[in-house]
Amino acid sequence: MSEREELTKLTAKQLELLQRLYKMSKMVRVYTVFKSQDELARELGVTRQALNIHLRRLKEFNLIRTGRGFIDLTEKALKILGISTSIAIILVRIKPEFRETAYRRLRELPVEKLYRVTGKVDAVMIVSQEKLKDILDMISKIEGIEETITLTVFEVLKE
Amino acid sequence: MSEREELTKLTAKQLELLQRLYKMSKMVRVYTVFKSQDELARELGVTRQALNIHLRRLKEFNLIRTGRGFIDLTEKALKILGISTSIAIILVRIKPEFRETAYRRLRELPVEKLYRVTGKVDAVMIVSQEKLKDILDMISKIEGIEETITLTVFEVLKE
DNA sequence: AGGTCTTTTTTACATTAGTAAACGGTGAAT
DNA sequence: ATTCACCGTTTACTAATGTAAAAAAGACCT
Repeated sequence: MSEREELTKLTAKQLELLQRLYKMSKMVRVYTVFKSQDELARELGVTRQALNIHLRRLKEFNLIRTGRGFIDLTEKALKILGISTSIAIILVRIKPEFRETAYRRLRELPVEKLYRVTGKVDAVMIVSQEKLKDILDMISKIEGIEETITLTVFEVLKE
Repeated sequence: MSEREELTKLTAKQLELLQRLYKMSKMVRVYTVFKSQDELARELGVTRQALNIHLRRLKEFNLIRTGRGFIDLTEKALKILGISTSIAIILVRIKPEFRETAYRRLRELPVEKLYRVTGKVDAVMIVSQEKLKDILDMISKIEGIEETITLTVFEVLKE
């Protein structure tokens, strides 16, 4: 269903509520597991209560949030786990006649984000540093790529 | 409490669980309201049940997720609300002798993200297009800025 | 061996959220 | 004026999650 169609299925009241919720909200990036505690406990071979005790501890430290049917890991949890999210930025210039196909191929690469931009380059990619080499290799095989400029992030000053 | 200290308060089992959760997780960006349905309903002057009916509709369309004590708006909700998250990317070159102070000043600007990078430029900023003009004005007043290159995102191919 | 910590189970109950049905009010459209 | 969609209430129940306490087992340290 398209977003337009969905819009018509929502009443004014519901849209208003959504608006209102948005205004009091705060942006958060989380890592979600779509499982109920019950499911997860069975999977781990323990009782729900035993699992809940551990989840409570994790929650006390703001490492997770629990919902009905899902569990969220916070960014803080990733830090604790030592999961580096170090990234690199690749600027790409593409020959005009190859743009369409090139964008399509770029899109298939394992990148975090891909933007089509106007300015001195045609595309900006945000990739994880572990995948940088592979991605550059793959880009080089795409027809119509004129130039790539890699910027390696070595400090995140604000996020 | 520092992250180090917290680590020591978690047992091996708990860290292992966190690891495991991470492995089955999926990254999601949400906009969270830290209120229980009960609270929210009272605030809106309706019963919890009436509110819940609306939330159910919103949930059916994947516009929100509900937890115990919080409600998340999904990215899709923002689209429905027509909240543009259109962004621009600013590449900045800085004279070596001014780097320290320039980074500090850049950091104070209302940007989404700010990266210190190695390569042809020294910093990359992700800003919302509405603030672009203001931010460029402010950057121009910072001492030691050699050049700024603005890339305007006009299509998000992957996010 | 004794002590301590961690984890688990079981039993039992509390709290928050989800659902259902019956019923009434309101405003817009036909 | 009637119909209809929408919104709300009340009552009542179910489901998922949160909490507590007692008891037992294993790991580890001294």
